[in-house]
Amino acid sequence: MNTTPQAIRGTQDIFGAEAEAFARVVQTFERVRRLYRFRRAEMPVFEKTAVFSRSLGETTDVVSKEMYSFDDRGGESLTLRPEFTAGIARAYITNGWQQHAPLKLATHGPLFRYERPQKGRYRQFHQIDAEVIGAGEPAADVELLVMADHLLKELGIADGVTLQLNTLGDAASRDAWRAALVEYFRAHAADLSEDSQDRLERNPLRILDSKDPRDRPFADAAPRIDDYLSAEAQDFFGAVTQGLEAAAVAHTRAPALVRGLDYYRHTAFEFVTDRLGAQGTVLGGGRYDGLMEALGGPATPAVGWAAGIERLAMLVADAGEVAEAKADVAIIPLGPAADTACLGLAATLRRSGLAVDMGYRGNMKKRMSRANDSGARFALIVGDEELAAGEAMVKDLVSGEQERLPLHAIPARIGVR
RNA sequence: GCGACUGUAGCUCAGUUGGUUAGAGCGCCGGUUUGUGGUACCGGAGGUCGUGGGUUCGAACCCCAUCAGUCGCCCCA
Repeated sequence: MNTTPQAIRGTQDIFGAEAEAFARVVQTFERVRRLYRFRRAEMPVFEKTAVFSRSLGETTDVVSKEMYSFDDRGGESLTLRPEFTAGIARAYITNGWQQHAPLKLATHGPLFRYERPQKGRYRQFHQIDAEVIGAGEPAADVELLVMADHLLKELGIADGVTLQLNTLGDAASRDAWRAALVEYFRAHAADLSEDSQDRLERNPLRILDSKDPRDRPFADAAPRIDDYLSAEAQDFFGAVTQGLEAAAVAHTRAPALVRGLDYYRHTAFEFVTDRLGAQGTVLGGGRYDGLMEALGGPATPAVGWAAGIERLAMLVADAGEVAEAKADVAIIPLGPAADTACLGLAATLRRSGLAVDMGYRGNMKKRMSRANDSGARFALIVGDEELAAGEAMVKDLVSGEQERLPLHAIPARIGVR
């Protein structure tokens, strides 16, 4: 009869080395984002449901089934943000950020989706996110892609990750291609999987990345976007790939890489790893020139990407154990007088930049053992004798050697500059 | 929403065809060492076997339900 409430399904408690890997991802993102001069933004974690339902188009069961929505006390429907982009777009419009365009923004934090959890996929999860708003130039796409590539390399997880790149063309190209796909798949509908027959009506582009072996031959032989690209769309995509080559960012063409929503245009991309099972996408994004209008704002071109921190952290941890930092020094006071005096010693050493462990309780044996576990190179033992002499016993925990030193001589001994 | 697999100590797991006091390793606590860790040896605490029901003389083990986890499908903004 355990009465402790359980954690919500799909949420997680992160601690220790895992939390360090998580923090490493965020810190690295913050560092890299500054190199590319992306400005920091913070948005609320919940919005009126319309912010997301309008941006997602009401169509799919994404809106109906996969958002965390609830009514507040005034009866208004609110939703925990399932993505960053819609909230950023809302903020851009309602705060008049047009004046900053083109605006390069970066953010990170928790997101919520009402989904069945599986590997690297949670109901509360966390993403890093970068967007360029108000820029229709391919240079914006290139800058984002180069930054993403840079980030993965800085994290040390670029091995086994490939950048899959595609274009969806402009609105006219996209519509023509879509019509050709529907016509093609309709002709083979009888041979497609049940899921894909269903997709034919709801979301035909998705047949292209179906996992069902019955669909693969038809998906692989389906009409390619390339045959429907306008000259402008071709030029745009050409500028993106040339930019990537100039920046030495490797990429492969992925003609089946699509986005379901209509406001996506031109560039679509995913960085995919072969190490996370079915959830191989590690960072994904694209250009969404039609989104602002869907939210009732002025036509505003934009492009961005997001990446799951948990997935990146898993790869970071696998790549090379992000250990918790060791202490530099462990202080071991013996006796009430030393307890107090050592609080001062610890403060002094910490203010000089050393990581200091000092336990709250325990006999000497226990404290020595803790000192050892802390990874500290030195233990400072201060008993009544040392205290009276204004000294401490400095023990090197690696060699086992120890010597008594005046307190003022200790920083120099243990490597403080 | 669907499917498969899995729930035994803080952690990783064992537990023989259902049989009486449920085990190991690691960790934790204590001792050998009343001011000296990391090694070694000795000892100890810790589990209503996820939960509820059923079958049985008897259930960790078999059956049903339920909850949770893992992986996958659908979906993927």
